[in-house]
Amino acid sequence: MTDETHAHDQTHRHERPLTKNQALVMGVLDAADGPLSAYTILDALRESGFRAPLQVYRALDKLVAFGMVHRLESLNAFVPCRHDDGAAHKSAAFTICESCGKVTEIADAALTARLEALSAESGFSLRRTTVELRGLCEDCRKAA
Amino acid sequence: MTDETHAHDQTHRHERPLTKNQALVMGVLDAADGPLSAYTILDALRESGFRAPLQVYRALDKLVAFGMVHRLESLNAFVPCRHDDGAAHKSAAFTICESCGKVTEIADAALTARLEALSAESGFSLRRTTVELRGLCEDCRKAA
DNA sequence: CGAGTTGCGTTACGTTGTAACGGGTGCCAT
DNA sequence: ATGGCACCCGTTACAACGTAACGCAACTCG
Repeated sequence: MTDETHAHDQTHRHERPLTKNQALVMGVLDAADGPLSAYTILDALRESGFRAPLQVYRALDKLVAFGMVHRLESLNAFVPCRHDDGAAHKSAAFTICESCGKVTEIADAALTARLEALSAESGFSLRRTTVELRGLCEDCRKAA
Repeated sequence: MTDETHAHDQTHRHERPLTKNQALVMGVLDAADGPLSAYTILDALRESGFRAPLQVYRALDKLVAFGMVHRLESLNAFVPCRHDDGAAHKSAAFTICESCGKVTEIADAALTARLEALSAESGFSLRRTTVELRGLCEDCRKAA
C-alpha cells in the first residue's frame, strides 16, 4: 500500500484533506442524528476495521482541532459542527434536551462578545469555550 | 448508633443540615485550593472510613443539588461554590487555566441574561448551564 | 540521505461513573 | 403502634470513558 494519508473527501463542504480514519469518523458523525460517544463510533466502525478506542480518539482530536466537530463535555459525546466552518467554532453554544436528547448548536455574537469581555476583565487569555445549556426543548416542554 | 443523618455544620455559612458523608466531602472540597476529582476525594476520605466511589458520588450529587458545589464538566472535577448561595448558582461561569490549573468562578448578570434570552428565543426551557472558559490566567500569560 | 513530523495499529492500563442488592432510620397517615 | 414511604448508607461488581507506550510506515524538507 502506497499512500494512506490523503483520502476521500466525504461529500463534506470543508476542503481539508482528511485521512482515512478521520473521514470514516466524520462520516459516522454526519450520518447520525445526535451526539455520539467515542465508543459508539468505534462500534459503528468495527466492520470498517477499527479495533481500538485510540483510533477513534485520535481522529476526533484532529476533527475537533479542524473545527469540524464539537465535543459536548457534559455528555462525553461528539457532534458535527453545523455552522460555516471556523468562524463561530471557538464559542459555539449548545442546547441539550434532558428529555429527548436533542442537541442544537447556537452561534450568537452577543454571547461571544460577553465571554470575551469577561475574559479580558480578568486578564484571562481565552482559548476556547464550553457553553452547554441543559433543559427541555420546546417539544418536550409542551408534552409535559 | 442512633442518629447519623444530622451532622456537624462544618463552619460553612450555608445552614443546610448535611449528613455525615456530605459534610466530609464538603470539608475536603473547602480545604482544597482547586478542583478535585471524585476519586481524589475518595482517597482523602479513606481514613475516615470511605471505601467506595458511590459514597462520594452520592454526596456530591446532593451538594451540587444544594448549590454548594459545582461540577466542572471539562475536568470531571468539583469545586465548592464561592458565591452567595443559590442566586447565581444556576448560571455560574468558570475560567480554567490550562497551564497552572487555576479555576475562578465568575457570576455575571449580563451573561446570565444573554443565555436566558437565547433559550427563550428557541423555546428552550433552561434548567442549568455549563460555562467553562479555557485559556491562560493572567500570571501564566505573563510568564509565557 | 537524514531528521522531523504525522499517522497508524496494538496491548495494556488508568480513570470515571453506575447498577443492583440489602439494610437502617425517621416520618407520618391510617 | 404499625405499616408504608422517603431518604441515607455500604458493598460488590461492572460499565463507560480515556490514555501510555511501543513500533512501524509514509511524507516533507533540508
